[in-house]
Amino acid sequence: MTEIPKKYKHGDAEKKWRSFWQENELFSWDPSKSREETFVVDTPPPTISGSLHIGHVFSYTHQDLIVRYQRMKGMNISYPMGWDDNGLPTERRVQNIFGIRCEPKLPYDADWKPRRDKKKKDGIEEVSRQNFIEACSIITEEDEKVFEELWRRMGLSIDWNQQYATINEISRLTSQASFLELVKKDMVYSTEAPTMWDIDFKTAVAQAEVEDKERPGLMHQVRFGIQGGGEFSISTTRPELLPACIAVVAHPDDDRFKDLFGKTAITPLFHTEVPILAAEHADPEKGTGILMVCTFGDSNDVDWWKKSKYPVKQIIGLNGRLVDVEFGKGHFHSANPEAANAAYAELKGLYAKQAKKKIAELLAADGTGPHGEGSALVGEPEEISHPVKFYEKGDRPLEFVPTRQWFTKVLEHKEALLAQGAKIAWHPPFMRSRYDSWVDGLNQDWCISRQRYFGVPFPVWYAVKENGLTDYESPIFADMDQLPIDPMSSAPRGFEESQRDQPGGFRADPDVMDTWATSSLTPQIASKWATDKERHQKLFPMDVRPQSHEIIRTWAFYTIVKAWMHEDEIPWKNVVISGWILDPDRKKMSKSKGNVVTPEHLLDEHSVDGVRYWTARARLGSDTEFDPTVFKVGKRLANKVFNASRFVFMQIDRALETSAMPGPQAITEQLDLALIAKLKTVVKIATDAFERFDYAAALQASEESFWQFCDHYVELVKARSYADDDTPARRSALATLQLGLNVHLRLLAPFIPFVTEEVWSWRMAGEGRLASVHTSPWPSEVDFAKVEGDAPIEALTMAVEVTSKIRGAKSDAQKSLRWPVSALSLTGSQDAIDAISLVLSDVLAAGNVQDDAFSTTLGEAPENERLGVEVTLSQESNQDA
RNA sequence: GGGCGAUUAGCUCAGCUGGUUAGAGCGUCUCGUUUACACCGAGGAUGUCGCAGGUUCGAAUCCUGCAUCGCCCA
Repeated sequence: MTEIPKKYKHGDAEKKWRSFWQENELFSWDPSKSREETFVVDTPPPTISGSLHIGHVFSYTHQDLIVRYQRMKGMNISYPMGWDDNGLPTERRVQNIFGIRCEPKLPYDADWKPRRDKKKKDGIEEVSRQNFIEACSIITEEDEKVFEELWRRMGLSIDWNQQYATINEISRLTSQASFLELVKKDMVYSTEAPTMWDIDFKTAVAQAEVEDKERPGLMHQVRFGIQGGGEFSISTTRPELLPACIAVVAHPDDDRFKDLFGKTAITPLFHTEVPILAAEHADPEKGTGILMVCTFGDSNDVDWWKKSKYPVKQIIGLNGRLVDVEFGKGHFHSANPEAANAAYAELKGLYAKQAKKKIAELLAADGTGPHGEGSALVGEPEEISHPVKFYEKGDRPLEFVPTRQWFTKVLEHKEALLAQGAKIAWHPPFMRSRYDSWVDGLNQDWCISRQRYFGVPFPVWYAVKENGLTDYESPIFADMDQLPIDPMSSAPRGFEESQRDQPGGFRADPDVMDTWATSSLTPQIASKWATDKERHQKLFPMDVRPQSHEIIRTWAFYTIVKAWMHEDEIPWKNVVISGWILDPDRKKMSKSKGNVVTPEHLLDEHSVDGVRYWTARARLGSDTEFDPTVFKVGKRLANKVFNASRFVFMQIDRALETSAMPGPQAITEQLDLALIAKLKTVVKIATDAFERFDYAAALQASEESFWQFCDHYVELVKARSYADDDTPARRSALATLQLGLNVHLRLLAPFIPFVTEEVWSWRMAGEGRLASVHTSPWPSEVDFAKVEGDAPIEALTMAVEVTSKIRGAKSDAQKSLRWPVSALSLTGSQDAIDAISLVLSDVLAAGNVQDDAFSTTLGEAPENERLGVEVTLSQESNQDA
């Protein structure tokens, strides 16, 4: 028999049980079990960033609480782990760590090795795409280890046999298979269209990655002439796009401009004739109420241009600088090309921001006004604040640039996607409105191609025309059995590598997929949809997707899209949304804000159980303040579990020296039966809460019950359990202590897994499922089935009330709790006196009330109380009787 | 500008399908160590339940408006 230690050392226990769980593979998925017996988690793959913070611990613990409950219920658990190493965050880190940049035109250098010891002065080294990807892989493998270490330390009951990374073979295969299937289903297409473009990362981005940021701006008023005489002033924050102006519009109901509709305006500086038209998007309240349409200043311009048949006049290049154009040629009409080109020469090569300043100067010059009179710029530009679109990871505003991109069709399927969202249970339910409003507000198809390097390539080549140009109308798709494939290094079937980029040959699609195009397939990756249909059937749709609320529009949405497109299914039955951690100023804790707290020292100091306890107190969907005092509370709970268990087992050990351990049938005393009655209600509350994924409510009920068990019940039965004789009263106490502790340990096990496993191992661990508290059955009616008697909870409540009065009297008198009571008088109704009589012997023993010192009186109890209690302490003659 | 959520003791939070004196923990104050626990135990104090209306016999809880904070979307 294990010797029961005197003190709890959380560090030792954590280490011991972590390896016990691992060695015994307690958390492995059993593929032989049916879907009905299985609980499947779509674990969020964290972005591998190399920096851990307490937020990681927070949301991942929430999943683990749910998983541990389900496991105890007897479910076969599929709880895989993925790592999101794909995409820009990794590229950025790799560039910084190794001082390199990807240059796709360079050939692969097999001898190249990344170096960390570079100094700033060494400059940026350009490497081939393949070398760059290898460098990325080095970093992500290191980072995965750091994350895995923390996950294991937290005791997350993940099945470590089921791991994937969003860049590994199964993920690339699944993403490419998904793409090819959706091509077949006519759900994806490629087209050349104005797309939101980040000029620094030089890639297209999707609507979901765009953030509106409030930025200062300048509202310029610019005078336009009207052909045949007259003028008006437009308002614009982007005067640098004047060379790309294709029309002028005002609201159709705006009386100020009704007369102008149908006439032709003339732009200043560039002398271009543009039509004056009515358009709904023109806001009469804004500026002068009339504005120019350019290609492209904002999404209104794009929408308007799409509906019109006007040609594009693109002046912003992929690098964000104004490109070289010539007025008087192509679409760039001008009544005075010479003047127009002279003006444009001042702008060419500048970034938009610089060009804005420059053109304001040009427009301010005398003689630029309509018909050559005055200046075109009216007064000083007005300082305003306005929303500007940014890539979420970008530093400069996005531009709309026409490029060829792959898109997934979502706009035409809004209704179906809303219906899918409605089939999923959202926890908490109000989070569904985030999803609904996102789907409602979609205004672009999902752009899935990125002009980056570290990602999943498109399994596509194009025919090369005889003139050397790419024939985008003739894509060559890979076959399913070739996946995963990199078209940059493999030739399509029927071609030789020598035909690459040759007329009549083929050319690889150089792009990679949006990270989300892969992450949206986490259920399919984990279930091996692409390679193992049988396994997929056993795991899909999944039971639960845990995630946080800011990625409802990305991860949740895209995953729902894919599951619907591929199998007309929901990806999971439940979405469980964790909140955020806030710093003391109630700001979200995030790396970019610089207010993150790293977890390791907190785990050292407060124990894993203490930190897990804190995370478990946060209700689903609500943000939680980072509050170290709560860790202390959790640590205290763990310590209490340790000590209470120690007490119970010591009593039992002593009894076992002389007699056998009494079973639940021995529970006969009224107080004990009342505790069992109470326990039944607690088990029900905790179980119902967990069924709703409300682990916080389950914890609250279990924790409160456990403290009461310790503070009240254990104190009340101490006299009986201390007794040396093997009486029914003692046997009842021991059986109740054993069962009460056992049930509480299991109720608390998901929250504080280490200390509960530690004390479980002393005396309660058994064979099979009982080997670990974490595989033992979740408490239920079954635990109480063999208890034969019955008593009202009230018996316990009243015992506690009277005991409290006695304790209060002693506290008032500044006496110890063992101080003897010479007289105890209870006043109340017959019912109340009958009720307390059932448990009286325990109350008297716990209060150290002397023999014959107790009396009852029929009569009125004080207001709002069941019993009047008068306590007289021994050797205190002046105490009121 | 539209939507969602929050606002309860000094602090962190429960309670919110309306029902007797609004709870817990932390902190604070007063005490208490001979047989689980000083990483302890007992007891006390502390609240116009954001504001204003309304429904009701009765509102922290339901309705309306407002304020403040946060988030999502334009």
